[in-house]
Amino acid sequence: MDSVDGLYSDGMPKDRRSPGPAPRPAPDGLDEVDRELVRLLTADGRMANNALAEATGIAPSTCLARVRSLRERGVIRGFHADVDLGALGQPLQALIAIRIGAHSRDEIDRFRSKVPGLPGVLSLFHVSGANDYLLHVSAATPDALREFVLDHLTADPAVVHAETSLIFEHIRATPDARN
Amino acid sequence: MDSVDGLYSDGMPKDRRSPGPAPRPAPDGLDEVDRELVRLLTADGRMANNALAEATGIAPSTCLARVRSLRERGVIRGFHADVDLGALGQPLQALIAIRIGAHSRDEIDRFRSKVPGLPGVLSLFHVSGANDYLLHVSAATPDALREFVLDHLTADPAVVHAETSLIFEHIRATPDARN
DNA sequence: AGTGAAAAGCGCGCTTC
DNA sequence: GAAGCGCGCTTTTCACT
Repeated sequence: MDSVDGLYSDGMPKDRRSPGPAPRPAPDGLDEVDRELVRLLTADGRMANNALAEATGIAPSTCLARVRSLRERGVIRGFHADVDLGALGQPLQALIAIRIGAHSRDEIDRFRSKVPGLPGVLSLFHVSGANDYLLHVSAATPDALREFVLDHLTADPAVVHAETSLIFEHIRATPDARN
Repeated sequence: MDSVDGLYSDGMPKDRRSPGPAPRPAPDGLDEVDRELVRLLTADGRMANNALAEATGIAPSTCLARVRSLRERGVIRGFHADVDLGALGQPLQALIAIRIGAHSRDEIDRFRSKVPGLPGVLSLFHVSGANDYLLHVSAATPDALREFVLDHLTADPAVVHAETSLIFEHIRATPDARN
């Protein structure tokens, strides 16, 4: 049993049977229905509006307005297919810890804007600590990965050090773990 | 100009103007239309079926069958909303490098299966190298993050070392970079 | 496997409470 | 801010190529 998250732990039994506006104050601009919509759409981004409406107990038209509002406010940034990269011929993934040695802001900016466009790049984290960046990439073969690192990272004048860790397994948490 | 990716670099000028079946042998079970569907759905997971059909030059009914097949074969695992965690009250993210000291397989398995369910956990990477796991988490406040690490990682008998790096910025690569 | 037409279901604006 | 109605379009099935 988790005693830590401490978020929204008001202990109130959730009972949304009666009509009328929700009495909950809403920590930010989101009420409980909004949160539920976000949770449902995180689990299944193609869920139909009807189904969403029924699952949250509101009318379809209201649901549509809610979801649109969530998108407009940037709470939901977009929807993406979750693809098995192995099936696309990229069975390898790696995380590459990168240390930057550049002193000019321009050179750092150049690095930061070129990397996301490199082939196989999935995402780039700018982090605190001993390393400056953590790069998540996919590759077709070990050789392709090695070439990627040599040609795009080691060869980059801004990069001082690059350490590659192969990803054996990537477990994505279920969305309801966030609430 | 990238001279590296080396994938599908057959040097053949791509010319899919003529009708009839594609002459391309297809590296795995996916032809060019499948790849395009995957690419489009990665960019916009809620794209309508007829829009997909038109964009790929096939009939809506065919498109539906293609996409279903992609899902059934596991090429597309699912669709998910991309959510701004800050808007949900979790403005902090971190990557935590974890070293495991457990000697029994059971204890490692226990760790691996408990972590994805912990509050705020986004994903868990099992990696090669000096560290065993890399954990991507979100948190409401620095204190909540600290508590998470202390209660769930430092306190875990399987964990020997946990090093937290705050994520300043997370740049997700555009999907077309993978082709 | 790909297509076209027809039926079922959904998106989404408008009006009312 | 939420619900109900209704039109138009999309999705989805099915017989056919």
